[in-house]
Order: sequence, then C-alpha cells, then structure tokens
Amino acid sequence: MMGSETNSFGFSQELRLLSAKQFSFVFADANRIGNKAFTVLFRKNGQTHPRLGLAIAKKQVKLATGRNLIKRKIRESFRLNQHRLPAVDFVFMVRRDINHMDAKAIDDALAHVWRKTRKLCENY
RNA sequence: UUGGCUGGCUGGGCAGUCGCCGCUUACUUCGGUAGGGGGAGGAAAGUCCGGACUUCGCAGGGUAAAGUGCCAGGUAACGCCUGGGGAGCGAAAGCUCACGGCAAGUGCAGCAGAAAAUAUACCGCCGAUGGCGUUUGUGAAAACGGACGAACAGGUAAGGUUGAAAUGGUGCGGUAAGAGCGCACCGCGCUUAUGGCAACAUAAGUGGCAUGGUAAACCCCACUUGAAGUAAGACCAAAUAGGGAUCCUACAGGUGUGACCCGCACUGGAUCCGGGUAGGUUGCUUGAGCUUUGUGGCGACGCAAAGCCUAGAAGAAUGACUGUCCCAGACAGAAUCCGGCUUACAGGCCAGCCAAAUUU
RNA sequence: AGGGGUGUCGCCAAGCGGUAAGGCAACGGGUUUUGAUCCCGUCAUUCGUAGGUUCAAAUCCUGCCACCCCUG
Repeated sequence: MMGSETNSFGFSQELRLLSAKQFSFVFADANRIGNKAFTVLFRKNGQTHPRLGLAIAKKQVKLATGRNLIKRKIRESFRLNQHRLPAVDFVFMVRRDINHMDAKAIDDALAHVWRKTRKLCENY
C-alpha cells in the first residue's frame, strides 16, 4: 500500500517551501499543532503532495551544528513519511526545550506531529 | 620507570540500504533517466589584526585622528613568525615580558608624615668661631687669660615612629656636631677603547651624585594608515519616475570626499537619446594552492623540478537506519578568498630535551 | 554576513584614578485607636568575567562572556 503510485522516497524541490510567498501563505491562515519540541503550522495547499518548510530560529537553538541536526531530523522523518501525509504545507518551528531532548525523544515528537495531522485532516 | 618541558600529527574504522548538492559522460519524448567521480574544520568560531579583489572623483599637500614601539631578519603584508640582546621566574630542560623617551615642557600623588619634589623651613644635634652671663687667675689700672652656663648670631642635614615612594648604599677616617668632606667596595652618569650589521656586552679612565615615581597621564621622537565593503560591484531586464551623455560659459554661492583646510569634481545653457525597480544571471572558486624530491639558510623562510585539481549552496547540501570492532567518538558546520592572532576541545600517536631513581 | 553599543543593590541609575551618590522597593522602629502620609535607621568586601599597568582601578589597557540595536 505504501508508495503505490510513486515508489520514490526522495526529497526534491517540489516537496519544499521555497519562497517567502509560500511561507506567508501558510502563516496567513494556519492550523496549529504543538508539543514539547515543535510548533507546527499547516494549511491545505491544493496539490497532490505535502510540502515542508523549516524555520529554526537562532534564538531558540544557539549552535549552527544543533540547528543543522534538527533540520536533518525533520527532513529525514518527512521524507520517510511523505506518502502517508495529506496534501498540506508544513512550517516547523522549534521551542527552547528541544535543546534538552535526545534523538529518540525528537523522533517521538515527530511521530506525534504526523499522527495528529492525519487525524485533523480526516475531519475536513 | 616516574615526573616535567618543547614541537608536530590525528579528531572513530569497515560493510549494506534509503536520501541531499555540484561536476562529468551517454541516452532523451528536452520533463528527465542511467553510469562515473567529488562534497566542511583545526579551529569552518570570535571578527582582533594584515592583505588580495571591487567601487568611490585614482587618493596630491598640510593639520587632526588612530595604531605600532629593544635590535636584525622573514613575508604580499601585519600588531604575525624566526634569530639575537636585556629584565624576571625555575634545580634544569625551558617559560614570560606594551621592553623608546619623565637630565623638552605640563600635570598627578588621598590618608599618614617634619617634609611628597622645592632642598629648604620644623623637631633635633652642635655651638669650634663671634658676642652674652657667672666665676676665677695675673695686674695699681686698662687689659689679657682660664673654667662653667645659657642657646643670641651661627653651623649642620647623621637621626626624626609615617608612607607605595624620602634626595645614592655599606664600612672606615674625619669633626664642635656633621656632611662624598676624604678613602675602599657596590650602584649610577660621562668619555675612550675593543667585539658585534645592530640592540648591547666587556675593559680602562673619570665625575662626586647631578637624573625620585608615574607616559596602559597629556605629551615628545621614529615608523605606518584614503574610505567603504562580494548584500562590493558587473550584466540582462516587467513596472514606475524623469533623467543621462557631449559641447560651451561662469568661478559668486551651494553640493560632494573618513574630520578640517587647500586642491579637485558637479550644479547653468545648447545639442543628442533611451532609462533600470521587482526578478534573474554573474562575481564563485586555480590559489601569496597542495604533495613529493633536491637545494641555500642556525631558523622563520626562499629557490628549482615533477606531479595533482581538492565544496561552491541560495530555505542553504555530508545525514539517517542496520550490523560489526575498539579505548565507545570532544569542541564544533564553509557562504568572496588567503596569511596570522585569540578562544573552545574527549582522547590517541610520534619526535627531541631536562631531573630523579634503578639496571647494565 | 557586516557594522555599532551596553553591562554598577531586587528595579532605575550617578560616579570615570584616592572611602561606591541618590530614588523606588524591601526590612526594623517611631508618629496614629488602626491604616495611608510623614520621620529615623538598615541594605554593594571585589561595579559582567580573567589578567595586566599603577603605591592605589568601578574608572586606564588587553582577552573572554552575556544582552541589545542597525543594514538587507
């Protein structure tokens, strides 16, 4: 069942939010999910696939290595789960508590976000 | 072997699967597909210095401002590095040092202390010399002399409890008391000689102490510096607004350069046309490059030859998962590029040196 | 990425080489029947931190740390 029409688990340009306009579109009228690690905004995009945008603030995560690590984690998880997600645009923002979390806790937080999104979108 | 010092290297390895960003080759229905190959650091960091590169009117003169500060060398350049000198620390190997000038000028030093920069007043010491007082000797008297006293003139800077710092130090002589007043040694200054490119060192002579401290106080001396920064800038170009180039005239005023002055450019009129915001392309990686060998130099480093191409993004790429091995992986992520400095850093490896103990 | 600035008591701050002002707040006491007001007293051994210069540093110099602002 997974990946019935597209077998690829790639992460190309179409799956990302690229311009400021696309980000503004999400911010203008967004649904909000939160947990310990993230605040996630999402909005239906009218396409056949979901898209991902990242907004990892320097204020929340000080070190560049730390920010890179978080972005990689999110992208990786999104890449592997992309075919189970509804066609919405995501914008991920981080909370300060993420500094004290290990890799496994961040994975759990991401799984929580994907589950919650699916549930909310079924109600549309 | 233990402890210490110095210099350098390294910064998890291997295999598989799924992904990301350039390059290159082939195919292509021009969307892509397949193969090959590459893809963070020693600090990529702080932005503290120095350059390259680019633009501004091409940076000329003077002032101001800022920086550097023993000497010599290295370098594209430096506030960096190397070697040397001096001072300090250490038993040693070795380490540390903003290390020009207060005998050009000005300023500053609370409290305490006699006094804080002027060698003089005060306390004190002396009172030899001169005068004064008392007493006494000689003498007829004038006068002359002796002893004692006060501290009037005067001499003196030895001593004076302080302080961060007190006007060369110690000893001997000397004296009324004292004093570089004299002498010896030490310190300091000056002169000469020798060694050294020089900083400086050594020796001899000489002065009789002059030159207290503070320039990370103003300052003086020597040397250096135009400014901004790749979001610099260049090119292609929807929109919108009116400007731009060339020639001529004027030199008053205004505007412009990192601050000011000089200097310089522009502003006026006539003639002729294209302009440049969003967005895109470029700048963008071959470079004071790396490796090896030889060679000159104590060394930093230079020279020569051969070989190599080693990230270039634009929401921003190196990761995730699984297995396995070990000592269980620190600090940390390129954004124009180099040379340094500074700061962070689990551990591991190599070389040289010093000390102690032991063994041969 | 580049450029600029600020750190002094719980808060707002002055001081810029010689003993760290002041206000608010807090605490203790007085006045008052009680409260408010008012009055008196207490409150900084290391001025963000580590060194250096000086006899003496919050102040001068150097290196770090934290926070804030500007350009786009």
